[in-house]
Amino acid sequence: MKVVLPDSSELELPDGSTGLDAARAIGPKLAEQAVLVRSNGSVQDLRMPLEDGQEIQILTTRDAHDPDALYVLRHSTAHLLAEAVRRLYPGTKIAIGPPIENGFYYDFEFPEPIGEEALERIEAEMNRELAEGRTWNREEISAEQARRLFADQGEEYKVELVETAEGPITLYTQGDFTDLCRGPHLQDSTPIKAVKLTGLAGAYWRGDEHNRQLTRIYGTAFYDRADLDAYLEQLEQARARDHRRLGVQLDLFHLSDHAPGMPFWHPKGMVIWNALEDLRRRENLKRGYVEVKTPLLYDVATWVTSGHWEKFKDDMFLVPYGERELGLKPMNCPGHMLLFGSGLRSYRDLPLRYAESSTLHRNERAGTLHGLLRVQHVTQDDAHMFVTPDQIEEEIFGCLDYASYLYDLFGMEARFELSTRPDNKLGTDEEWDFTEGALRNALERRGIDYTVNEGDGAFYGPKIDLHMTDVLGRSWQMGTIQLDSQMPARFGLTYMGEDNQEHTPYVIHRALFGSLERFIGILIEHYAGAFPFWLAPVQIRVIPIGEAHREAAHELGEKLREYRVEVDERNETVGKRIRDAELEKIPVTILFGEKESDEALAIRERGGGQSTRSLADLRAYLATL
RNA sequence: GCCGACGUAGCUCAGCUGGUAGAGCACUUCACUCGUAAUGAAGGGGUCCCCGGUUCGAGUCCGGGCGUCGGCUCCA
Repeated sequence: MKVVLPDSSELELPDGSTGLDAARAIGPKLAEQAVLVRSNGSVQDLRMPLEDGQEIQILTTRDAHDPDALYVLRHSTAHLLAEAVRRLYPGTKIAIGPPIENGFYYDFEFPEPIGEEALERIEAEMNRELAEGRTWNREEISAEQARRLFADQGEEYKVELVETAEGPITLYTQGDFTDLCRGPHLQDSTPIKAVKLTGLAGAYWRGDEHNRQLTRIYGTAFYDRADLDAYLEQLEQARARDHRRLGVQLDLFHLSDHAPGMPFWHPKGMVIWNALEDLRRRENLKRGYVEVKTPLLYDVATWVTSGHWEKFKDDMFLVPYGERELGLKPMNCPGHMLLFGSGLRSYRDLPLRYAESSTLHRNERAGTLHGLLRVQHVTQDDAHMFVTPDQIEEEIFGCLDYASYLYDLFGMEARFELSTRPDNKLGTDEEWDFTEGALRNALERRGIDYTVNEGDGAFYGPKIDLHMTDVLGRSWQMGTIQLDSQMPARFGLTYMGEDNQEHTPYVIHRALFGSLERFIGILIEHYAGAFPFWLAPVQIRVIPIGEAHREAAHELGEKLREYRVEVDERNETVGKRIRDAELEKIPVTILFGEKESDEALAIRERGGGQSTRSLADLRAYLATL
């Protein structure tokens, strides 16, 4: 047989040869360093036979930064972790241990709970295994053999995996530790040069909170110790631009025990907030939305009608009201439904686009809050479009284009996800076929790349979500566009059609920033606090060189009043005041001393760029920022 | 809600095996009036998250609560 190498040359091999055989045929050094076979984008264990004509690439320890090469290294390291845990904590049951982005984890059921101090001990044991050296052996056995093997060991999770597995069962063994695993794995442990256990967490078996909670140990591994150091350094730098840290440093907002998950916005944070509000208002006006305001509190009957009571009652804030209680709104939909239903509507009124940037409250489960990215006081840039069936597509297009406009404005690239019918959906499958189809169609006709999240839709309809990633790599839902055929019917909404018959409108729920709080959180991280000129809380700082220049500096400030200008006349050295302006990430600093006049201003830009400009030139320049 | 950890001055953090608190930055005052990332000196500032317990004595140990952080789950 023959295989094709990356340079298109062909290699003759005996039938049934493996990737490792191919490596040996090329050279002993390659065979020694080989870690993985990559073939047409998928990876294959070195021990697996190749096929005639297969295109192969042999990855080695020199591909230390290749994602696939790292993947196999980390997968093997996860097995070392399991081996170490089983030795140190007899009676521990092992579940699953896959590589993930930036590392790996392994889930265990420990006989006794362990704390974080255990990680050091386990890591030491892994390093001992590495010093000793481990070699992986791969074997295929029948499902029945595998079931018996793991049942004998009391490994109930492995038994369950075998029982639900498809195809032949493969085992990988290193030392005295055998694991059920598809692979691929390293030949042996010598390429693993750096291991670090990074965290401990609870995680439900098979991701279902009704199942037993296991203990998950996270770790990472590299082909080179320097890569681990670089990774840790990178994490440190990411933390430096964490919105929670920058929010305090830049005096934008703070969070307090007095109101958990409900940010206090400081004057500088409000500048950004209001800039987003102005943007929203301006664009909504252009795009035919009308602004409305609906109540914050509603009787329970309203929430029962909307369907939220059944699903989210425990997550709502309730306020006593005589003998009854009122629910503080966690979303605007019912208010907009009631508003629509308050009068007679004709097809001529549609599409009707109600916009409201409103304060919402959600009593989130403990342990779910996260800085600005998950709050209890949420402000959505919400809108509901009431449409006829044949207006749906055009309206969805409008939302998608609007969203693209906004995200482009900030240079942010959101990922689109289509979420489909959940288990606890309202309505029939036929209705969902229609609404899901409409969203899918709109995405495809706009040529937007998207992924599908099966079962992740809202209970009343499917949705297109825009997702962004925070500095620590966590994905957050930002904007959302949802198509609803349920709630209008539940509220008995109708419009009079051309045919003089009553029809139920469809509703598109849409928030494009998503939540203002979250959007600003992501913005802070996106810009690392260095906001573009138009968003910067302080746009210009004037620094008088000496006492004698203070008055002139203030006069200059007055002349630039159309901008957010401050004069820093503190009794500090010029160097100190420049440093502070940099730390506050102010885009433009103007120094004013003996040499300066309106004809010649000393401009310093954030980051250090210097220039001399007249006041008129400066204005012209600022207009380009 | 669950697993693990943390909570000390405005911020970042130190405080060993229990003996009622410290640093840097920030702030205030004074001197200096300064040319592109930290001038010097002095001073003020703390219910050590809250409640309870153990103890002669608790920031430190134990229990409960609240909050925050890393995850899991959830997210209208």
